[in-house]
Amino acid sequence: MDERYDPAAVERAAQTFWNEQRVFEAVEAPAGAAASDKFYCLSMFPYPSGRLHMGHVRNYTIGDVLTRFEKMRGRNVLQPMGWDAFGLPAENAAIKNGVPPAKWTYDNIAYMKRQLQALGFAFDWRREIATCDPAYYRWNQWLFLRMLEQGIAYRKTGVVNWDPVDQTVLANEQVIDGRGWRTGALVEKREIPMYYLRITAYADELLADLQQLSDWPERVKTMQANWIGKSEGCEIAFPYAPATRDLMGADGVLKVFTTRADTLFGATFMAVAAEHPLALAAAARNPQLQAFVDECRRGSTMEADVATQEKRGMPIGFAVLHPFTGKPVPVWVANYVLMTYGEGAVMGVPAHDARDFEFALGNDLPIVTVVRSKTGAYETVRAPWIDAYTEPGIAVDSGEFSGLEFEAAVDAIAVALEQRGLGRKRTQFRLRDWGISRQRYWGCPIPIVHCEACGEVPVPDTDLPVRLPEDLVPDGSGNPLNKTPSFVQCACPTCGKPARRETDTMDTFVDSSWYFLRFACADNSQAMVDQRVDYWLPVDQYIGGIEHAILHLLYSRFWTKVMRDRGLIAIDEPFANLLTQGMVLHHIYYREQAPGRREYFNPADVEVVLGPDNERTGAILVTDDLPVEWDGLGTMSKSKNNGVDPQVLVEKLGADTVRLFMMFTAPPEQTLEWSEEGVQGAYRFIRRLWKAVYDHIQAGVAPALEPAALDAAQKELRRLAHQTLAKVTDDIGRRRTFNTAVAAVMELLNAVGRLETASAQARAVVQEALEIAVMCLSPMIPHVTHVLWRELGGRDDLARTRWRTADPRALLQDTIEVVVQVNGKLRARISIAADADEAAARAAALADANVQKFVAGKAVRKFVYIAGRLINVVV
RNA sequence: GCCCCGGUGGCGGAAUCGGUAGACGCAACGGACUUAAAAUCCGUUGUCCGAAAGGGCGUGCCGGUUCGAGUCCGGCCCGGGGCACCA
Repeated sequence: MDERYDPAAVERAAQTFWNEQRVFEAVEAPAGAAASDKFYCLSMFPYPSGRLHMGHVRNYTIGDVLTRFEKMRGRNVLQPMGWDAFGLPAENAAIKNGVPPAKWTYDNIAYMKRQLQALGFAFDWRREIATCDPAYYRWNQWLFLRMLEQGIAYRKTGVVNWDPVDQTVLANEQVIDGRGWRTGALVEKREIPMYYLRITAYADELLADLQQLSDWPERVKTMQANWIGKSEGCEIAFPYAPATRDLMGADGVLKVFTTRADTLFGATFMAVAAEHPLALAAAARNPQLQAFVDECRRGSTMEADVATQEKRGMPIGFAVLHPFTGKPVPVWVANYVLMTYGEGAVMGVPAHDARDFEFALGNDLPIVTVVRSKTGAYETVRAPWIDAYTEPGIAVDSGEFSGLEFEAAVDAIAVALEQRGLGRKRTQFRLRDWGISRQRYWGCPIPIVHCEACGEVPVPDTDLPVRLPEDLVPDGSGNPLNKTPSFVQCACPTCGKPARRETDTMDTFVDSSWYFLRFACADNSQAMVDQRVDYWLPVDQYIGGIEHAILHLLYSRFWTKVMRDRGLIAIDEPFANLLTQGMVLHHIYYREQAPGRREYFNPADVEVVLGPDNERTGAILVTDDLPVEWDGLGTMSKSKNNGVDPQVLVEKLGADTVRLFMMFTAPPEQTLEWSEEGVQGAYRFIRRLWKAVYDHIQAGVAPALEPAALDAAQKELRRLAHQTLAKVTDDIGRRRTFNTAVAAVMELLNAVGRLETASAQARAVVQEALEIAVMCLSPMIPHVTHVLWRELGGRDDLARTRWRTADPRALLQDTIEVVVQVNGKLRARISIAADADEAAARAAALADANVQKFVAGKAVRKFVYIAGRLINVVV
């Protein structure tokens, strides 16, 4: 064994061994094997952006630790990897460099695959998939056509951002302050036909089944539930005043949805969205209103923008009638009403809704209180109007409904409305159908042909896949597919006449909504899925960023249920257990080069200046010794120049060091702050581990351990070793707190270093402790432990060695330390027999001199004894 | 705006079911080794009083429950994330 730890040599040796021995190739268990014996561990697959970033490394290290751990615990493990390969960045790169997105993407995949392999992740690479591969996306198309047949997929118009200069549709991210990112032109809204998936048909089940997901983080389930946004409420119809009958739609009413029907008598205005048919009809007769409506429609449709902008509106010039009082209620167009929720119209009850309140104040609309709190504060909402009273309470000034409490009031009003044919109870979801059409080139083609005679015609299954040409180079103006006759021109599958192929592609969320199924059967060219999916699914552990907590996970759950309902798969939910890992942050440093123009410096080139109390007081750039500004911590990004390249670190210090740092520095769900010193610390620890094993084996083979022959110190180390094994097993297997697992092994190694090793039995205890330390660390730092295990005399390779369990006899203690409090304050630590009863513990506690100091002369009022831990004497 | 999460030494974090606050690591300081530096090893390190023994204070702020609160409850303050065409 070499005295020096050489990460490059160690990692080469370990990786070569795993590859040659095909250690991590997953094979379905023979029929009859217990389903619980399989462990499908999946990390969210990366977008092939060019190079791995630290967020990837963290994600895949977590998955790898669990994969290796569960394999050692005897489970049949599958950990696959693939590429979420369609998307906008490839088109942006093409615009910039003139390289076809396909070439850029495949080059990136090749490079990033080498990076993943250098990190030693236990992937079964035979199952690798890329979503831009026709062998993959043909099944997107195939299932889309099935959904179309079933009515789950349908076509309707939707609103997109339109750049009038580039004549192209923009993603939200390409719209900066209302202008196109490349042209700077004011972005317009356009309505175009698009395909939607009816996820709302599954809203109830998607909500209800969250309860099945007992191993998902509560906050993710809460976010999903809020996203689905089930509201029990009422639909209320306000009839038009007779004079305005010609303006409105056929049903002669303005419909709203509200969860607060009990406040109906407080409605002092109606507010409709700018896109509402009524607004459009009124605007057509009123140029001023038209201007306002146009302005609203130009604005952002992002909910965050709508909700924070100043609430503005304009009366459309007429009123509707209150369903009970018959009084006219003026109708306004308001910029805070979303056309995409409910009816696109609300009744404005300023006294009891915060948004309506703000709007009424700004537009001098009356405020009428119709709910008082149960505790009687009727004055809560009275001039001079401080705030809306939005809590449920008791109805007042509400005609026959006065005096009813919230629920009773809503029920009674709903009944009365229904009798008049002006409303009913209804459930409303916030969830909207999923628009999947993208006016982009680098995505999965939507398999539709447009024929002048036959209309929209699905591409027959026998013509799938509709292949995306891979040699086009987008130039930023429009979708290049539109300019590619060989793609667009085709024959109508129904009548055979010349027709036009659909050039929209699918949202990349479609690609990622079922890839986890395909890993089970990636080689099947005949079907989307097969029976191997039934063996491996559901995913036992899914790991990914919290940023996917809503959309990706919800779409995947929806897609799974659609496939289940077609009988393609048997599961209800795709991911049994979910771990959402935190982001990787690093310091941001900059200098203001000109007003508003910052130059960012990489933290590697910055030195922190410390004050007298070791606190940071500033930072200087090492190249010129001049100060730079600190802008806090942020996610690693090119724009802030605060990234750390995993590749450079792996080459310098090895994959194990990077992995260990990530696992040790923070628990997986929290954000992780990058620290160069922390990385050095991880490297130092691995070297200490190496040295400890080296020193131990230099002294020759240790004799067999004889537990009965150990002295107190040896017994104590042995106890610590087994306690550490138990803790690490629990920390990785149940708690997923890898940081505390590593800390425990560090403590064990510190204790090994302190043991006097002259005697044979001491060496036997150290041998066992080192074996346990190496085993416990192996999921985190698999390369160096692979080599050290061999050096310690391990016969099998460590990755396929069975995880040990702690010996209960080694954990036994003769005496234990108990802390003694007096009135809740710590006063002493006493050592008592492990099996001492309360009387003995009490006697020992009161005998302590320091305890006596605080107890003497006072009566003991209460004596609390928590066996084995703590005594509290209350005087 | 709405929803979600977080706040503990100089720093990252630990304290798992209400029971020893600060494990482990980093940084800093002192020492050993060295011609020197690096590396390594040993020691100190929440804060205040004290020579020490020991004691006071201390987990964002205010209040509550409890023998006992970082942990539970109520009310605030501050920071971060998501909000439907980035993935």
